[in-house]
Amino acid sequence: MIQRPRGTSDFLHMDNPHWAFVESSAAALAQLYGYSRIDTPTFESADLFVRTIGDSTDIVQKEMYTFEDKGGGLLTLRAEGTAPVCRAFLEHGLHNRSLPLRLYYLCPVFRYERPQSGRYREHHQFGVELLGAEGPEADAEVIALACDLVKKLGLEDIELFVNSIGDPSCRSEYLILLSEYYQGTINTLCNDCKDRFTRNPLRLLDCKNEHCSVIASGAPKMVDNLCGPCESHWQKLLMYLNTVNIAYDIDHRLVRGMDYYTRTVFEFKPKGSGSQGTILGGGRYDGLIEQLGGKPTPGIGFGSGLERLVLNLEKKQINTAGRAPELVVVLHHGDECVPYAMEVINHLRSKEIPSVLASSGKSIKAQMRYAASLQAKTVIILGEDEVNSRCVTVKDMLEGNQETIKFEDLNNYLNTS
RNA sequence: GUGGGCGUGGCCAAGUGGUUAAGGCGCCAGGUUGUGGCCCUGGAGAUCGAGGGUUCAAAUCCCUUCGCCCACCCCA
Repeated sequence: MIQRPRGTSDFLHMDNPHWAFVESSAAALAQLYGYSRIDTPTFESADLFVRTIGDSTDIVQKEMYTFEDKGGGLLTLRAEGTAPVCRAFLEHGLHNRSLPLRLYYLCPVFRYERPQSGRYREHHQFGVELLGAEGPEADAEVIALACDLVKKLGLEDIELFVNSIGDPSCRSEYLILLSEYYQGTINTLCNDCKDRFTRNPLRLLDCKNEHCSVIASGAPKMVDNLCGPCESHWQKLLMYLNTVNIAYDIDHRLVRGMDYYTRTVFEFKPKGSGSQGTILGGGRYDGLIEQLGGKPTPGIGFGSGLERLVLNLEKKQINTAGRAPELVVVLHHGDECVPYAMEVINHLRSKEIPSVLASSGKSIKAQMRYAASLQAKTVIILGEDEVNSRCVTVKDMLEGNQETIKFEDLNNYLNTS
């Protein structure tokens, strides 16, 4: 038997109401904040991701779904949400519209990893991007949106961590400091960190290895070494967060996985969750648009994993089930009643009443059971008598009573019951 | 990529060498001649993940393989 590829899922929405709830909540919230939806292609030029995410990152090193198409071009399944939006921004000349521009997306993201709880090869992200806004109030807006999402979903005990990783100029000075700090201890570090030391020293900070953690927590802090503009941006952001009553923890070791981030980075994690816990993460990326060939344009945004949000809803047993549509099921007695049944059901649908026709060849009893299994509130029964008199027998499944009325009186019955 | 756990009908699950592989849920049918939910009765559905080996005999022991889950790495 052919099975679905590892790390993918078949979403049976009838069995999991959380998904639709999360999607619609996210979209509604984005719209409330003035964001409009963008859908980018499922695959892009491999180059787009390689150049923006950074070739020393794990995503580029080993997690991308890259393939050659028949034209010989290298394509990659969307590995991340921000770069494609920025590419589209440039491709459609959106920088010529009035800025800032607010965009949101809901789309699948693909990474070749070993699946585990909260981690899949195909997962889905809700994300927002605020392009062309430089001030720290933009950072605060995006974080506030994220915060509202968590609240709207009813998730509790979610912590917000923030940090600043400066801009290229002050960061390069900081990295020198960091290297000096680590100089004497390199040999005691884990193998990954030895590698990080030469390839991407900033990543030394978020090593989870016990020994490395101790060393990392004593390292000089980026926020103590910001340049003037970055420092001012950082302080204002913290002030704005305070004024809108958003609680946060400063995490000096928060650095994030993509190379394009500048200044603000942030993550939302459930309390006590493991390393797969992050439900939302993002940051500022002021150099990204320029790097893609546009004129310097600041940007900030976040991505949030729908699967992880749903996982947390399930864990907390939060009930998100909306009211199921009240189905009307039309039963019929024998094939000769089918045409009339079809007439009735077409009428129901024309009145926007959700309805299904029970299958022919089954006893009324079986059709009744089927209706009950669909949790129909109303059942319409049609037999020879009803056909001949152009009547319908309407049964209230909750009360258990029924009456036979004229077909043309059906609207009134349904409106008043 | 590394480490651990697990694979028995659609789902849950007993069974740890010996005749036709329990049970529950669900499904189908009957008990009601045109009527559900409760109850009763009956039925369908499993080459015990796959392949090989040991044995008179394997779901059960051994090997291989595939798949799922969990953890590490990293990320949403």
